[in-house]
Amino acid sequence: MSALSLAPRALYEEVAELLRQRIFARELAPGSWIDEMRLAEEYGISRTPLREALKVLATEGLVTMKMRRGAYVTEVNDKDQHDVYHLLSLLESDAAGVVAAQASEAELAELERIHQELAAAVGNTDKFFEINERFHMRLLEIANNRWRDQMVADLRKVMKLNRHNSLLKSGRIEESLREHQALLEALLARDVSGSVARMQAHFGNGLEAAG
Amino acid sequence: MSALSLAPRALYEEVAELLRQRIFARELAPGSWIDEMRLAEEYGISRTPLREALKVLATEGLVTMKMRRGAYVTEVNDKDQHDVYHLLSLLESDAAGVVAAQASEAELAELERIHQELAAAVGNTDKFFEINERFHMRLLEIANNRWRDQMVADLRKVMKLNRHNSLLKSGRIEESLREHQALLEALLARDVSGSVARMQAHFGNGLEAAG
DNA sequence: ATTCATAATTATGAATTCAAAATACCGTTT
DNA sequence: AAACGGTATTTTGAATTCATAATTATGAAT
Repeated sequence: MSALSLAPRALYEEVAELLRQRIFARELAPGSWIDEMRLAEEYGISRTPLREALKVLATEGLVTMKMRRGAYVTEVNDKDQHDVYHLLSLLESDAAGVVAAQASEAELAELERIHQELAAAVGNTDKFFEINERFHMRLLEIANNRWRDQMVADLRKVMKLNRHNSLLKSGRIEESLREHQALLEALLARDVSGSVARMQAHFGNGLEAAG
Repeated sequence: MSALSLAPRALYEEVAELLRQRIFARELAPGSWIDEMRLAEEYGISRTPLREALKVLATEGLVTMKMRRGAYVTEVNDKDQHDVYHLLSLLESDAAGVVAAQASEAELAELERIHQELAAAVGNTDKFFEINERFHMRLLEIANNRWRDQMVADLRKVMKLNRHNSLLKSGRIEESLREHQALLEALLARDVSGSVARMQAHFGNGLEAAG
């Protein structure tokens, strides 16, 4: 059964996604040169869509183009890591405030349901991570600002460049759940500044754990 | 005297910049289709670098790629305008907080100098706009987070898509100067939350004026 | 006249080709 | 052996070519 897609993405987008994955997997190491010919041959495509994909990744910040010497995987140092994390915290905590102020009751109930799933997954690290991701994504969707969504998506990609990334360190599962619990309570109470503060705290703790 | 550049940008970057200008000038109207062949011929280049430029603009949000039907200038509606403005306010006010907390005395003095230039330019609208831009840019630089700089740059580009854009409405010159004055005072006093609040107020007033 | 089917045209997406810059290689000289 | 110069190779950047999807034009049938 072939996985034929109803809305096939453009080839350069497909390639960009494949490259992202290889970059995150460190198969393409930070700072290393990206061999266009080799990759094009490997994927069985020409250099044209590959180069288009590289330019997209460069705009996202994952790749750095050097004039007349090709593409290199962006190196993310500790300061970059910190800076990106700071921005994620800023954007997501703002989103939390918006949700507290503007979400419908149904939307808040949905977040509550996801949170309950999260609580039930404390034993299963992978599942916890996945549901945690879903909670954050859904919250952003509800905050309903496609420009912020795009920025957060890009920043999260950059976060993944770092080995010690993890927006959510293992060993912090229980602590993280408590933070989520506090956030959810603030959201349900429509407490805007409280929601912002709780999300900030959630991120702040994660940063400490990462540092 | 020819303007030969020491570090010539890649052709696709040059083209991207030309296209941005034409988009902002509404010579390429929102929602309109971008004719690759026509533009390539006009610029005297092939479609290859032009298409690379379009993909960069698409990643920035200025252009929307439709599968198998080419590139269209992104339409920015009132909600988009509002959302983008909200994010600019968030990011720049955060930057103001960082500057208040971490800037060197020399850097604050530099901002004060730019502010004095601004005050001296109240009569000259164009100059006022230009110096205002420089103040905001320099503040961001001092806040020293290249990822935020990139995001603000991209958002400002999107703002320019809107006819009623203007991060700074004319007729608000004096008011704007007073807001800057208050911001500068907070910065010099190393008042972090005050600086954030003043920058937010500055943006908030601008948004009202734009609405 | 309108609708439908089909042919011609046009535009996109991708491969290929080509020119020039950067790099690697190699032999010579000191 | 190290440094230099010059040639060959590799690789990038960009133009060109090609295949196919989408659009438009054309014409037949109702």
